[in-house]
Amino acid sequence: MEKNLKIINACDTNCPVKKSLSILSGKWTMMILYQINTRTIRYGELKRAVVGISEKMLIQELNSLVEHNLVSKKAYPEIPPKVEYKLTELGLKTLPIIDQIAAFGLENLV
Amino acid sequence: MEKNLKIINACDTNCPVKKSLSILSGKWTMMILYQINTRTIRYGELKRAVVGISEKMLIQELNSLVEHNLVSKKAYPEIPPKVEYKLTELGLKTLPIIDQIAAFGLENLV
DNA sequence: AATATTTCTAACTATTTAGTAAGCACCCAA
DNA sequence: TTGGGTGCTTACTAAATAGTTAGAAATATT
Repeated sequence: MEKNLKIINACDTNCPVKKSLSILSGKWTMMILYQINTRTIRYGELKRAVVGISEKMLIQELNSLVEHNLVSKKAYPEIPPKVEYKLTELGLKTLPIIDQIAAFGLENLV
Repeated sequence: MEKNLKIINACDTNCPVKKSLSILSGKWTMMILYQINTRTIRYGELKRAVVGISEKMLIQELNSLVEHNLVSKKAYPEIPPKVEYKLTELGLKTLPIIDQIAAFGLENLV
């Protein structure tokens, strides 16, 4: 499966790493994906889970993730508002990345 | 191995994802690791491989990676200078992350 | 004597990204 | 009538990140 990633080409505009990072980079993006993970989660819960993020950033990131089709959003017409987020099929495919990043942090960083 | 990463805690200062990203985030960092990969590579080669990066950024990133012990540097006392970089043992442990990111890009992004 | 080579530094500027603070909408409960 | 809970927006400011330009150092080659 991950056999011949050793055949390396220069990182130009078609570099798969560059393309992935164009969507996944940013201070909060991967932490949000990590927190959503396999669950369905409300905006408020997520805000509490991602400690330190501002509402502006969280909304901004979520909008961007929805735009990129990594996250889906379901708003219930209730008062007070209730909005749920979860990973799309594509979003779920980022979890192996996140898992590796988490594992690296756990095993190697203080 | 990656069994119970489902037990999720809030992302505070001890979040492994956050800790990893503090080292690995940035526009060029992972692309540089991807390019170095398992080889020993000179500064100039690397510069050609990471298309679009400026010398300042490349040096800055390499210094930071050396500081974080992901990359080792060997300078030969020659003129013109010759400097080789390669991943350390710790740096090699980031390759599974990079591989996942590359795979995601290849399989899912245009 | 002038020029090219290779790695790296420094000063300065521009751009991108993130943080702060205030407020809106809606309905319910006190 | 006031205030609370929830999700979100806007305007403004600050900080982090990246780009540009110029140049140094020592030798080989022209």
